[in-house]
Amino acid sequence: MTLTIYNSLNRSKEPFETVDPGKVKMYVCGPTVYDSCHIGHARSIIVFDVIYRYLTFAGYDVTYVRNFTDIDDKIINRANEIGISPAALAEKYIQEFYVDMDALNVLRPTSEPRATEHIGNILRLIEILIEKGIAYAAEGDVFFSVDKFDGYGKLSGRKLDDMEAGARVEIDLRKKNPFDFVLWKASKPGEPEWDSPWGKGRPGWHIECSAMSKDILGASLDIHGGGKDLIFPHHENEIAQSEAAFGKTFVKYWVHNGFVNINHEKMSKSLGNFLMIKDILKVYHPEVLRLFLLSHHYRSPVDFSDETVRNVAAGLDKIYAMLERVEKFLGKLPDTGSEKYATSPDAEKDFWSLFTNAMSDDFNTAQGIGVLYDAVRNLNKILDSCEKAEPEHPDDAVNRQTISNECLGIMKIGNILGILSQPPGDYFARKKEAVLERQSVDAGLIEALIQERKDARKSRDFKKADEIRDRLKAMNIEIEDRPEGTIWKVIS
RNA sequence: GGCGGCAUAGCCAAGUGGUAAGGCAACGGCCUGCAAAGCCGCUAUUCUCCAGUUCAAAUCUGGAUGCCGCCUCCA
Repeated sequence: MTLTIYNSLNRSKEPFETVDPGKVKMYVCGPTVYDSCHIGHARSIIVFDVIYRYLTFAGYDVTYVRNFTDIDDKIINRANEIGISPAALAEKYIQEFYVDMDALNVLRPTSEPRATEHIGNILRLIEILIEKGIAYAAEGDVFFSVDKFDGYGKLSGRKLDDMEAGARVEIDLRKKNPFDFVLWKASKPGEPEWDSPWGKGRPGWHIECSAMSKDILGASLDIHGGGKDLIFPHHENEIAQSEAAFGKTFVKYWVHNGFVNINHEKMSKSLGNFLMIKDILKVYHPEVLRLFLLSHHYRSPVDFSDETVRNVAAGLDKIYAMLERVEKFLGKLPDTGSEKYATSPDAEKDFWSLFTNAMSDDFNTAQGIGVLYDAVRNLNKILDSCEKAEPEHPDDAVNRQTISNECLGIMKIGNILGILSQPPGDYFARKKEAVLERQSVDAGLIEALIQERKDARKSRDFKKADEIRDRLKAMNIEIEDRPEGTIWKVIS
């Protein structure tokens, strides 16, 4: 199984070969912690969470670093507005970040460095650049001289000459080239500051990633990821800093995820349509959000709308309903930790390997989810035929083995995607609770109505029974008459 | 102005040279007192349009139209 990855640097899919065999060094740009995380953050983090899970599954020893930018203009401004220290503001949003991530079933990276913990490394890196004549100090600021780095623009496809025409930012006369960017910023009174050879100040935005990745992973990384918008200037500048300083290829594979739009509009402050993760999770199960985001290729834009997400919720219900069915049939679900999946002799029906094929092609989760639904349908079919058979059916043991194995494959797919992580009973219970609360419906009343309908059915008063069913339906409650009794579900 | 992306059924979406995955919705069937759930079948002779390359194109090339992103903080 050869893994290919789309590399933004060369704009093509390439076979994945690590710098050190068997080891993956992966760095992903994390959030600037000045506000709550929105769905755009969720996409980036979930995409790379799945890449991390998949690479680990594929047998790589993955070191995954995701940083926090905890010092920056936006943090300082916001802290001043609320009247707390920038450090306290950053800490508050880091804690909130963890609440969101845990809810979304996002694995913790190997390392989560913060810019303020690496000031020493940042200063050393700037000094190297100054010694090499690539950076220069001016009135307490330090700038990177883009003319001194030949490869400037290779990631974003920009040429310095072409960009001059479009320059409309006020030109800083201290810069040798208008595109020179700041490595170190002199502090204004009252701002957080650290001592440096150029006076008190703080790091520029781009330098932290170069310094921290070098410190934790070394000068050359296998994968560097982030949102598409970071390509220019952030990642372009990281390349310039790291390669100019250390003289080695900084990153082998650049991976960038696409944006999330809301009802066909870009999220923006002027439209006021930022969707925060915590608000979405009030309405949708976290795995619905994961499944929704992963149903689209990670490089394509996705459009978040209630209609689309509700469709995904229906799909997740379907998968959990199947798990519940298996649980009932076997008495318990297979254990992905201890039980081993057996490859199917029929390659067309070996859903697990079809899934890994899709994932090996540039992490095509959308195609992989298609395989997942195929597998669910296939297993439901097997269950249909087994449930019809007599309990003493001679093939029973074989059937149980088949069902268990097929289910195991589905659950393994769930593990990679970070879904199907809870017992189906809990999933449906949680869903009921959320809907009942939102609609202020009482579970006791529902049970009473179902009992009443049961009595009516017993006396073959179907008219009354149907009336009760309609009444429940009006309450967004749907019932299913199963062989073992009537159960009810909420319609979301 | 510079750079880049996208256009596939009612909706969402995969598919980068070999004859259109999957989901939601709709419809028909099995099942059911009737439903629901599940399964089966059906739903794009065709992939925005035009021209070209090829035995073969949704996939490659050129052009047109439409939509979007980055170039300024942004996932």
